[in-house]
Amino acid sequence: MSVDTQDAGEDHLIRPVQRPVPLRQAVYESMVELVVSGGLSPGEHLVETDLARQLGVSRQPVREALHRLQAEGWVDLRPNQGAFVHEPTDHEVDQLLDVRELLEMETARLAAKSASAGAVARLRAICRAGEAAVTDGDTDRFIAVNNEFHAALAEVAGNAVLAQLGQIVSRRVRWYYRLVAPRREHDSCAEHMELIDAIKAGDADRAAAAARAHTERTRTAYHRPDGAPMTLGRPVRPAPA
Amino acid sequence: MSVDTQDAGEDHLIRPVQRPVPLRQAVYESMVELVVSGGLSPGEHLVETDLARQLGVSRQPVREALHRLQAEGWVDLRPNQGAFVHEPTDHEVDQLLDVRELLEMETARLAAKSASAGAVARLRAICRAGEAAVTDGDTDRFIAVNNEFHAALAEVAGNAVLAQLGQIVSRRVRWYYRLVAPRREHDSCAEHMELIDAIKAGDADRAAAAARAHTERTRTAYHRPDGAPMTLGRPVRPAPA
DNA sequence: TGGGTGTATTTTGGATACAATGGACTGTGA
DNA sequence: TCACAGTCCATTGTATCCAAAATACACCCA
Repeated sequence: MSVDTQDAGEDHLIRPVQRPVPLRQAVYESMVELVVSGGLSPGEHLVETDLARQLGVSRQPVREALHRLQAEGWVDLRPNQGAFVHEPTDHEVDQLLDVRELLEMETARLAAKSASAGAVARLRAICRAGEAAVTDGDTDRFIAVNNEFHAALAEVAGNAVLAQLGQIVSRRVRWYYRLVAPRREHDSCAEHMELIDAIKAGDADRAAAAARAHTERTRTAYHRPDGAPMTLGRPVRPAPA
Repeated sequence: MSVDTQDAGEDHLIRPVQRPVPLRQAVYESMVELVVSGGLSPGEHLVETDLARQLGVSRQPVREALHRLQAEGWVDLRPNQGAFVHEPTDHEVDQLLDVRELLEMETARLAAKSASAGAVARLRAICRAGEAAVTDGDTDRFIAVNNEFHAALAEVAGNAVLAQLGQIVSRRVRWYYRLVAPRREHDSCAEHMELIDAIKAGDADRAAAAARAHTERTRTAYHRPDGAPMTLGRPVRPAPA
């Protein structure tokens, strides 16, 4: 690892030394992974010392990762009590879905206005990879590919701010959704294909409608037939430790 | 400058808070204040040690505050180089304005659908306070009231997620705007009043249009008459330290 | 003179140490 | 049995310490 520090002038022949990623970055990513994959339950108390030991690092990078997780809504930090995995309420999930709908409709519109043939092909390839993951029953892989799809879509849309907000919101939606709702990976892929078609046609309104339909079906799947939301069982009150 | 969390009797730049608040919170707030008020210039290197000394705390809370500032787009953290005040590009500001427009139109729509007479009165009172601040030429106070107005509006709209995203985006827009654009506080107040009228009438579309007009006029003010954006003088390349 | 090199200084990244807070527990008294 | 007080302990908040990385700069040699 301790590579030459002096002759960094020629970076053409030598593989560019991959910059050592700060520990907090690695910790952040593995913790998001943990939360999203269900390795941590809502309300769970995240003890810095334990996390540090499990990850083999000191408390410092763990704390910094926790702060970032809070900024993105994954955990709640209570003063002098530490971090708790965020407990979503049905009300909040509804709000998140509303915002996701707003952001994804706009993303779809922008993408439809500017997508090149190459971009459409790339989206389609990712979507197919998602279908393959569904066929294999590989949920984790599906989720990864799904994230990739939305990232690619955001890139096509060309608004980095929109992309960043969309990613944060969408990942949270998918997390909650995964906690309570029935699987609908297959439908999801079909809906994505519909969206791609609209983008290929350059039809912004149709693309937006497809994005809206996608979110609306998610919302429907999330609610019980009688209209009541499938609940995580938690009212709005603050949770006990 | 020194940061007090509760009752240190020195001269305060930030107002003392009642509950024991973690130092990083106080540090975070005073640093946002610093950036927004123009006390720190884009591209400026924020040396943790210096900040810690200036604020009268150790490096630890400073570092944690910096991470939060990064999450909200105020600073950029480069590995092994530390924090730099974010340098907005014209392109980025345009994207931010697009997103702000999207979020505020939706906020306005929701507010129009659900606003009570009391809420309208409250909004109007805040707006009048803003006009008073303009009359007094008190820009800082105007900014504070403006933030208050948008917070109240978001509360009326009733979507906390939308409110949070909107606040982050809007504050950054206002910061950039303040860096380069001519003052238009007075127009801003008039536009807010227009929005309030639409909300009072319960007319969602008209409210959304008012919100859009508000953002569009901001964008216009931000661009030079010949159509070119007023630039901060920085192209898109990464800035030198 | 100029390009490259070695060294010193600055600054960050991470680890450890210490202080302070809050919850849990236990024991006592009615 | 229950309420309450006092104590203890787990855990967080803050400070300090050390090592690695980056920059700055003087130096050397062609």
